[in-house]
This record gives sequence, C-alpha cells and structure tokens, in this order.
Amino acid sequence: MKPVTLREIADQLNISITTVSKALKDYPDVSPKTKAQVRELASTLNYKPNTFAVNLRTNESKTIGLIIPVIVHHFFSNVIKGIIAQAEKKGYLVVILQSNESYELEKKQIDLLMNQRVDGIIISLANDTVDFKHLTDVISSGKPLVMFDKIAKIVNCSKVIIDDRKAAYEATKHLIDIGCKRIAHFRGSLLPQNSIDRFLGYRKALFDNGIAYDPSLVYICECDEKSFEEGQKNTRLLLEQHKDVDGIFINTDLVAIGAISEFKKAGVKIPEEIAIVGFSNWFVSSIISPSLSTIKQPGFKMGKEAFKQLYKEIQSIKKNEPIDFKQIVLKTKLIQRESTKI
Amino acid sequence: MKPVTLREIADQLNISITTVSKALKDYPDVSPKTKAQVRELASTLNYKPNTFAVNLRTNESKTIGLIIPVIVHHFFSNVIKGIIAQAEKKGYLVVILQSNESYELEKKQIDLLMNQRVDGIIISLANDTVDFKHLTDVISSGKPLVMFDKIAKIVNCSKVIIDDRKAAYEATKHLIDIGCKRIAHFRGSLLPQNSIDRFLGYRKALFDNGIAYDPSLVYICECDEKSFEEGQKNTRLLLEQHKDVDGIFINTDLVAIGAISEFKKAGVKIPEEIAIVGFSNWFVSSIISPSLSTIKQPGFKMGKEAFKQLYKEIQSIKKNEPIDFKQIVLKTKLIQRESTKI
DNA sequence: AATTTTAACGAAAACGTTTTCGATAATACC
DNA sequence: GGTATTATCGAAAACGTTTTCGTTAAAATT
Repeated sequence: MKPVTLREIADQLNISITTVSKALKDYPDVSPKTKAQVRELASTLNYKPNTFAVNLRTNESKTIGLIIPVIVHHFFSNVIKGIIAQAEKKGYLVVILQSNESYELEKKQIDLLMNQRVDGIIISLANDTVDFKHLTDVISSGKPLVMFDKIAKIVNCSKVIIDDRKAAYEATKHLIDIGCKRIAHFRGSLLPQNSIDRFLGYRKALFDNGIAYDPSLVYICECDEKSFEEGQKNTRLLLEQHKDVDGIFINTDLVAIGAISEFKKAGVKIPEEIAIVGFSNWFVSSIISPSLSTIKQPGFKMGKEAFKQLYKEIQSIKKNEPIDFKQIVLKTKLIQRESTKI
Repeated sequence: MKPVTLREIADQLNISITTVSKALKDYPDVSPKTKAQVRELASTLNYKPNTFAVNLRTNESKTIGLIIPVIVHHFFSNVIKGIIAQAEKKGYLVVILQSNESYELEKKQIDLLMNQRVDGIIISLANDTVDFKHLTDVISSGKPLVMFDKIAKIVNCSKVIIDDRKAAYEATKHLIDIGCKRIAHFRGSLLPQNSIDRFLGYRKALFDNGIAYDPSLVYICECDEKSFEEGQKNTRLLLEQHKDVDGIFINTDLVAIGAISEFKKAGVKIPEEIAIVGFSNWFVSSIISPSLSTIKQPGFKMGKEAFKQLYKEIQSIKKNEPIDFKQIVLKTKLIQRESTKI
C-alpha cells in the first residue's frame, strides 16, 4: 500500500540509498551490474520518485501557472489548449486560474501561484488591471512571467501578441475597399492595450483614406459574458443615432454576431446596407448567416509560443544566465465572408 | 532574494523553529506574547511557507488533476470553470490535461497525475476508452476519483452525470408531440455510455408512442472537432436515403448545427419539413437561424458537484474513514426554439 | 512545604530525494 | 614495490516543514 521509496530498493539490494539514486539517474560512478539490478527491481516494484521530495530538493515543481480572464471563450480555450500541449511535451503541468476580468482576483491568484511556487506564470490581463505591481513583483522575485494577448506594455517581460493595430487597420481598410464611406467602430473596454490598439488601427485607416474620424461613431462595449447582448444594444443605439453608417468594425466576433442578429431583426440587409467585420474568428462566425468576415487570431499558436518562451526563460534562470525578454508578434489574417461580400 | 524560512524568523527572535511554526499555526502551547511577535515579524518579512516542504511533510499537494477529452468545447469549458471555481473556494488548484479522446493519452496522463501526487482526479473519459485498469488502479491506490459526463458504469467510484436516457426520451417525445412521424437519430460514437443512453432513450420514446424503430434511421457520428462537418455529411446521406424523415434527434448541438446548414443549403425548411432537436445547449444554438431546440446540460454545476464530491472523499481519506461512492444525477431541461416550433 | 498541575518552550525525528565529498579497493603506471 | 590512477560505493548534509515528546519553571493544590 505504501509507495515504494529509494530506501526499500536499497535495503532489498543491500546497497545504499545514494547508489540507488545514482543508478536510476545513470550516474557514471555506478557499475553497470548494480545499475541493472537497481533498474530491474525499481521497475518490478513500480518505483516512482516522490515528487514532493524532488520538488523540495531541486526547488522546482515542473508546474506553471496560467491566469486568463475567462475560460469559456473560443479564443482563450484555444490558447489553453496550445499551452497545455506544449507544456506536456516538456514534462510540465499547467495550473489554470480564471481572473474573471477582475484585478483583485488576479492579484490573489498571482499570490496563490507564487505560494505554490510554480516555475513560471503565463497571463492575459484582466480588463480592469491598471496597477502592475503584482506582476513586476513576480519578475523581481526571479520567476519568469510571459504575457499574451492582453498585455501591459509598461511591464518589462516577454510578450506574445498580434499586431492589433495592423489587424484593425486591415479590417477597416477592407470595409473601405468594398465601398463603405461611413464606418462605425464597436470597441472594447477603455483600458486593455489591445482594444486601444484596435481603435487606433481603425482611426488610422480612416485617416489614411481620407475619411473624417467621427468620435460619435465609436461605441464602447465591455466584452464580458454579455458580449452578445452588448452587440445588440449598441446596434439599437446606432440605428437610432446614425442611419447613414454603412460599415462597422467590431472588436469581437461575439459582439458582431449580436449586432448581426439585431440588424436582421430591424430588417437591415447585410452586407448590402451595412457591412460588418469582426475580430478573432470564433467558430460560430463561419456558420451563422450571413457568415461573418473577421480577423483570424491564432490562439493555439499563441499558447504554444507563450509556453516556449516561458520554458526558455525557466532554463535560463536555472543556469543563472540573464534572460532576454522577447516580444513575439504572430500573424493575423483577414477572412472575408458574406458580411462583407459585395 | 532568498525566500524567508522559519529558521530566519526563529533566529531573529532567538527562539526555536518549533515555536515559530507552532505560533503561526496557533498552537495552544505558545504564549500570546511570542505568538504576536512571531506573527508580526512573519508579516514584515513577508514569510510564505515553502509549499514543497509542506507537501512532503503532510503528504498532500492541495492540487487535483482534471482530464477531459477536449478543452475547446462549450460544455467542457463550462465544466472546467465550475471545477476551478469550487476548488479555489477550498484552496485547491487544478491541473488540467486533455486526452484528445485517446485512450493511450488518457493512460499516460493518469500516470502523470499520479506521479505528481495530486490529491484526487476528476475525469471525463475518452471515446475509445474500453479498458479501465488505469482508473481502478487510481482508486485502489487510495486516491479519490470522480467521473463526470462520460463515465464507465463498471468502475466503482463517484459519478456526476445527467440522466441521458431520460433527456433523450424527452427530446424525442417532443418531436413526436409536435407531430413528427418518422424520426431519425444522429448518435455519437458507439462506446461512450452517454451516447448509448441517448440512443436508448430515443428508441424507448419511439416504442412508447407506437412508432416502429428503424435502425437505418440511426446515423453514427464521431463527435470530435469535425462535428460540424459530420453533421453535414450525415444530413446529405439522410437526404439521399430517407426523404420521408420529418424529425431528427441529434446527439450534439454542433452536429445539429451542421445538419441545419446542410438542410438550408438543400432548401429543406426547418421546422416545417423537418424538425430538429440537439443536445447540450451550446451558446451558438440560441443565436443561429433557425435557433435550435436542445437539451440544457448544466456544465458549470456538473463541475462544481464533481469537485464537491471529490473534496468530500479527500477529507474522508485523510481521516481514514471509508468513502461512500455517490452517483449524482443533475437535472436537464428541454429548451424549445425555432427548430421545433410548429 | 511538598506535591501536582499547567504553561511555555525546544530537541529531534521524519518526510524522500539529490549531491558533495570521502573512503576503499582494484588497477595501472614507472 | 611503491605510487598514481580509476572504479565503485556510502555517509551525511541539505531542502523546510510538522509534530511528538520531553524538559523546565512557574503556578496551583494539598
């Protein structure tokens, strides 16, 4: 019943614990004969090293922490999948926590993970995170931290992102290219860097193409679980206030889908009367009617890259080498579907 | 730079490590005065107990493992959220692994978690898991195991499920109630208990209502990432083989949505010519057109309950009490939408 | 005043591993 | 034959905590 320990193997073979440990780790100063004996007995007894003891001794847990704003979310669950897949390859486990877009929770969870002594942390920030001390604390404590998607530019650490500004520019340019003259924008919350960047990309595209920027055409929507309803609400507002709008670039697919449903209800034809581009390429977007043009955001790859970078930094720290922070920018792609077919 | 230990506090206060430890854990045999001193110094030094040492000493990790077939999945990500939320309340962390519906991977991952010495495991089985030794091994090693959704009836442990047979019965009965006479069934893989049960519920509903069961109306679809395409494929088959079918009960919403898209393409009117009921109530189902009638499956609650039960069993084991396995059956609900509106 | 009880503390073992450093014996070298 | 080298092993410390059990001194009891 009790798990097998090194001591048991040592006792049965009448050798020391030291030698058993060395044999199993293939140290050069153990004779081939004893190595063979130890290995055989270990496997027949089904010996598994006690992780708790190993952790204490080596001071690492082979576990990393992941904090994300929401789990039930097409993009984020893809990131999770990417991180777990890559971590598994390197023998790492992933502890996942959900910040629920709350700064306070995020702080607590960083604390939890630090107490748990994970080997590193990957995080996408909550919408209302404005203070970053809890994050810089992680870094200055010597633990690697990698941010993805919703990052804080000011924090000095590695980041895996897309070029939100460029992607938004492309999306808006696409609307212009198909003939839209008056283009609205449903943006995300005010704080997150990516929603700021997407807004800036939108504005620059207008500017570069000789279209005046009109602030009243920008609607804010807190992208939480109510995204769909937010999209509907903003659409109703837009229909009241700006009948002349013929295109919208929307921060997130789910909001865009809410918008589409509302336009359909109001009898506004898509894309004839109004063209729509979303963001993220949720699975749904390809199967609704009209299908939604959007920006493809590589969630799985983002997760993979985030872990890869974290892994590198963990290794560097182990070897006491300096770590150089990287900013990894992944490619996005505009996917044209019915909502912008001319 | 080095983390603070009990020894440091002890040295600074000129007392023993024992007393410091006891003071922090509020043992009765430490004077109020020293307790206060210790606590104050501990907080100013920002002392955090070394989890590795605590784990080794107490032989528990306050961490549980979770194995699910797929992460990017509306139902499962809801379950994850439920488990994490409940675990956090009790101070537990959750390590998540994805079996990818593969028995081999599932085995490896159970091994990983056991080596990591998690305090318990929650699992939803892979589709092709037929042998259960890796699971009974967990239980006989003294670690609690809770299964949810895709369970193995034969394994003696706690389970959190819905009454799939009853829910399927209800879904099929609903189709009969709105006048369907010839009802097909797109079922899931052959092995998983829940896809068997849903099939049985479907068949019983037919039988109870005097409709002959016709095996040729049952289509199998492996519900992996290609669910949507599977739904389309089966629908094309159905249209070729059985023009007279006027209702379908489909194992999963995503497949049903694939079916709907194919019917629309073929110009078949829903629900007039064919009525459809799905399963799981994916978010998408409410926003597509026509919206999809379905069975609501309480993912979040399922996760919560699964952890609650696991937690109970962990406590029992700690106290050396016998654990009694429970089968928790959660309520489902038929949600009627446009795809079955008469 | 003698005894018992209580309060407060600490020594030490234990958890299971890893790794450093010596020790011994066998072999090689001159 | 003496020295240097190599091969093989083990003792012991260390990681940081928890908990048992013993010790001492003070307080309470007779």
